[in-house]
Amino acid sequence: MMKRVRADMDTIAREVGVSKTTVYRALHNKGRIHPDTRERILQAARDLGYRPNLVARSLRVQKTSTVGLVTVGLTGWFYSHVLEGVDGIAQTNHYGVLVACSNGFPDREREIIQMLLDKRVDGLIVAPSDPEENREFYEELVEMQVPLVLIDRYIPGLPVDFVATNNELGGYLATRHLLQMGRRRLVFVSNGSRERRATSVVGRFSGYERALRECDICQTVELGPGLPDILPEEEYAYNAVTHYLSQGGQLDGAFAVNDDVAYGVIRALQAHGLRVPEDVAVVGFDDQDTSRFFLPPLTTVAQPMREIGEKAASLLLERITRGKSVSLQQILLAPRLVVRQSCGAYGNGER
Amino acid sequence: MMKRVRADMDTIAREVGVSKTTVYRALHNKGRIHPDTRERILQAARDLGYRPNLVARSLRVQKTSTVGLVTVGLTGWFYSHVLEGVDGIAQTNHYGVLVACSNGFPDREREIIQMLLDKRVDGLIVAPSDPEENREFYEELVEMQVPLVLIDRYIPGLPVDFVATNNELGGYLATRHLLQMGRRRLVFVSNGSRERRATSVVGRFSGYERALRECDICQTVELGPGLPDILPEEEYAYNAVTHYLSQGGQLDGAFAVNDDVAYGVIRALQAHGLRVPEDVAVVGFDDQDTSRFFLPPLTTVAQPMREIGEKAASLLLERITRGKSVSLQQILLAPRLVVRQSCGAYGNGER
DNA sequence: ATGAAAGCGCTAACAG
DNA sequence: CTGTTAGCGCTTTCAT
Repeated sequence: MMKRVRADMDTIAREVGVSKTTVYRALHNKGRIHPDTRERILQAARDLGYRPNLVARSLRVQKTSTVGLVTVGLTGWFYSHVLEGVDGIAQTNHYGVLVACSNGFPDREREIIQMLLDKRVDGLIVAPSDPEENREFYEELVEMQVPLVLIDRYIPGLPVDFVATNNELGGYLATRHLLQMGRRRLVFVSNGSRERRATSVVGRFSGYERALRECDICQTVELGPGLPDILPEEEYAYNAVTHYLSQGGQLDGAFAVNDDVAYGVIRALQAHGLRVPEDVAVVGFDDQDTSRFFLPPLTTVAQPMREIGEKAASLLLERITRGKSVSLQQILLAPRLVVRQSCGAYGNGER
Repeated sequence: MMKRVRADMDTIAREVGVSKTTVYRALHNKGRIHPDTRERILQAARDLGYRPNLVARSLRVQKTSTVGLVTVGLTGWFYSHVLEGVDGIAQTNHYGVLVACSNGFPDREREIIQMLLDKRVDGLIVAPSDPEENREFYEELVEMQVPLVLIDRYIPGLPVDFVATNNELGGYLATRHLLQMGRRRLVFVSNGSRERRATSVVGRFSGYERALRECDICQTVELGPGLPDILPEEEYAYNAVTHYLSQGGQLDGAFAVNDDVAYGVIRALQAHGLRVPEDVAVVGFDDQDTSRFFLPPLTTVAQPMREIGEKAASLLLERITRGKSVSLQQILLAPRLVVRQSCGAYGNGER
């Protein structure tokens, strides 16, 4: 083992008896260089186990080939898939991905981003934990021209790249389907108050409202707000529905803001002796892996998660390399209604 | 906006009329420095919007305060939780986490690690895709004293830090429970052939065998091997069980290598008119979120995923700072049998 | 076709 | 208490 200590370009240069510049040229196959010297240098590099020091390079060229990804959490179905999408694009472009999660705390989010910026990431992909809390902070980032693309949730009015599912449309499709199945007393079941503010959730609710309006139903019912917030979403939803029923609340259909919430809704309904879908039809959002194995299999709205990650990453890289020359992009990808049995529709073939 | 271009220490020095070193001292509160100069410097730093350039610092101190995490995938229940654990520890220690996944390809895994090393991460946490394919590569890493901790799966015989669930024990607990419920014709349902080689899976199988041996049952049955491999695990398991049953195979209990596989097993069983747990008891592994809402609620083995991530990260940081002085650690965390209804046990209270 | 030299922004040893 | 100087390992301009 002679490569005890990592060799650098200088070592190679000395070894071969040329200058550092020549080594550089050989390694990068740039400029004119004698084939023989080139070969000798490459050979020496191999022998010495040379590996480029990317942080030195980064310092010199003022570019790290690294992007930052900050989300509100990583354990969920949605963000983990987004991450894989980002990772895929990053890898094929020889970028690294620095990941960190804010756990939904706006100040933590700022700290993380500051840290990533100090590490001189070339750009950022972030799912902001709150639409307002950090508004000034983000305004400053765009002001400073930091390449930035928001995903899933946005900061209203901020002129910044953004990619997400068309949540309004998703909410509309889900609700319209419920209406088409003849349901008329529909409720929207949301999640904890912090999450409730996210534009993704707000969008789903708007879609729900629009569908109802089309049927001349003006009264909307939302279950969730006001309840203690600290529980897992499933539990929270269970409580919200249980509470509603115990107050004598009526319903024949429910649109849950996501699949976890839908599970809780169904469980609460069943605990009260209501059958799904016979008595109450339920639609979720996300199409988590297990939703199709649920009993009843859950009708839900699928998001192109991986694609969101990929699009966000591609867009960011474009922004990094081409700067302001590429125009502002706010991309909404189409959701897809996946009809199963929890909504009372049978046998359309999709499992 | 006067901070068009990021100010560096030199700028501050010139601004205040001191040397760069003094600026350094003020910023880091090191050495003796006049309170007034200190204040003036700090003020200037604030005014100029100074932010340290961590890549310059990294180059100088030969330390990036960044670790690499490479897994076989990020979308699964297990790894996403591990990642959150790693992220947590990293954040509190002001480390960054560069994440990348190999998607189970050994050569991709090597490339990723090489890239991370070139970026000069201070250490690596990796879930190796295969126990043998990259053996030499990993041997070289330990030889070169790269701080490294393996998680979930290991390379047999490699003297390297490691943290995982005690999978053998998990398999044993699951199987013993099945036996205690009076089942005697047990099968082990594994997953695709690539995954099947992983030491985590091998461990679970050993545990299954040990429990059977204790009951003087020597014949073990494994479902899965030989089938086409490209499907999602749930589907794969469905096929494996269906195939077995169609051949006249008998069983009254099944230990599935993970929860997704268990879902497939149950679905296949039910499709053949067998009831779970009355006719066949089923135990899974992982305790995914949705397993408790399954019908029947799935008995399974829970892993301390987040803790694995945290332990791995702590261990790595220790290794990074203290080097060889801390002795080799191979940590196996205890799994926990979560008894629900798919195994035929009722009402022990755990949901 | 090759080399010398400067410098990215920071830290740290050594002087004063 | 403060300043000078020398790099970390690479890229790049300008000479030769």
